[in-house]
Amino acid sequence: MGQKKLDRRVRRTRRLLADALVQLIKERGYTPISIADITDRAELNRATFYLHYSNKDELLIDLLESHFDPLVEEINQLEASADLQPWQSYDAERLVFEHVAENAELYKVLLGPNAVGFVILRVISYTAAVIENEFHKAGVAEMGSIPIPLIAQHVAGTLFAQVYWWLANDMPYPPEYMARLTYEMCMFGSMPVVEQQQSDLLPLTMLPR
Amino acid sequence: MGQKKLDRRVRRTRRLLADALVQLIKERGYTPISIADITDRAELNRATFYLHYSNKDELLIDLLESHFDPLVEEINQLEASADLQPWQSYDAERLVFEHVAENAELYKVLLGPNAVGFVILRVISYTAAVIENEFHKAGVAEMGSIPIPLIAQHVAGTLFAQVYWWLANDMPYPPEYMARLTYEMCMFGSMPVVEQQQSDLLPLTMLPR
DNA sequence: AAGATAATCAACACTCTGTTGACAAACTGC
DNA sequence: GCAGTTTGTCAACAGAGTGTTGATTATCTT
Repeated sequence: MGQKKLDRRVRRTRRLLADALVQLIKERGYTPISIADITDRAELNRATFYLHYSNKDELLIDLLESHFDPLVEEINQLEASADLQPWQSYDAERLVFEHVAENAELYKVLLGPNAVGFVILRVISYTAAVIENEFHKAGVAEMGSIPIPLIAQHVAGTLFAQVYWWLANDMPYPPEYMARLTYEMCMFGSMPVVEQQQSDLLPLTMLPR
Repeated sequence: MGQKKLDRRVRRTRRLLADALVQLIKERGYTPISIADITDRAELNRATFYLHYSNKDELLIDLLESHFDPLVEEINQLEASADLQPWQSYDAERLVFEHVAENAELYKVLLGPNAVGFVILRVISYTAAVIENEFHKAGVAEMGSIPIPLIAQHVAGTLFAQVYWWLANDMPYPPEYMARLTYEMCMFGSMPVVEQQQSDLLPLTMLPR
């Protein structure tokens, strides 16, 4: 994806900047951090920052990609080795929740009450794009009359909201449970899953009152 | 909720500030706006701003509440007059999408690519709270083994994602269609809706594409 | 009309930004 | 291992935005 052979000094500097940013985000959240804060913590000169990024956001995006890319890679590998279609298991969801749990401290701040708008939207769009790609790889071009982007958006939105809730409530359930619930809600909706097994749907009158 | 009789000058000032902020948001988005920009546009002194709000965000929150409160009121009235349970129709969703359409210019900026984090989260949390309240009013304390907050979060997340997608893609479908699709995805999931009909609603194939 | 409250105005110290130019350090290819 | 390139350091700069002050004027409420 990116060019490989970066100067050793460049890699060092960017790593220091990224590490410093992560530390500071965990300490005080993203918004109040200044460039000087980052370079102070990284023990670099402030001017150095501008040789690599033109603002805080660019650094953060770099940071996020370095977190997401391996996760997506992991998901792709796992699904390539399974003989089920992606939507026939909740393995991907499980990997996501496990990944979130591992980086809980960071995501809690980035997606929490003082979240940065573009991070949230990037996460949702990124997720939706991954899902659309799954459909594409599986050769599903259309799905009834519902546009695939809408379905992808639906799943991505639900996943985000569940992750957000999970983090905001100090992860009261294990990742596995959250993954299964999220999967079932996306696939079968919130109502049917309550009363019976997924495959045949309840008539509306049987819904809880 | 709030004290009533505010000084006429105070009401005037706050209205001018809010109007100025809306204008500016539509013109350049929220983040790059400075306090001075707002007071310039409102033809007020910068110091006056600080007599009412301690920062931009407070003003924006005030603004958002003045948009949401009437919408929720409208939803409550409509549901009080219906003899169905809230989740047996998609009237609420329809009102939401219609409201979004009416204020599209504003929401497109506030929820779009340069969105502000706390706005998104506030919208989702606000929605989830309204939904939880619906369950509460209907006397539903529990729902199988799925915690109600999770269901509320699921619906709120989906709704947000759909609204976001709709705005980002220049509202390619009518509000009514989006409302029904969102409703059905939430209730029955994305898979079942493809293969079979849910109730006696129109088959999806008859909807505009 | 009198007293209270709000808004104006100029000025303040402060922080952060983005950029500059001269210099030192580290890396690369030969 | 040396020469030339690239990267990092340092101090300094102008500019923008913030939040607050105190004295003054305008407007409301009763």
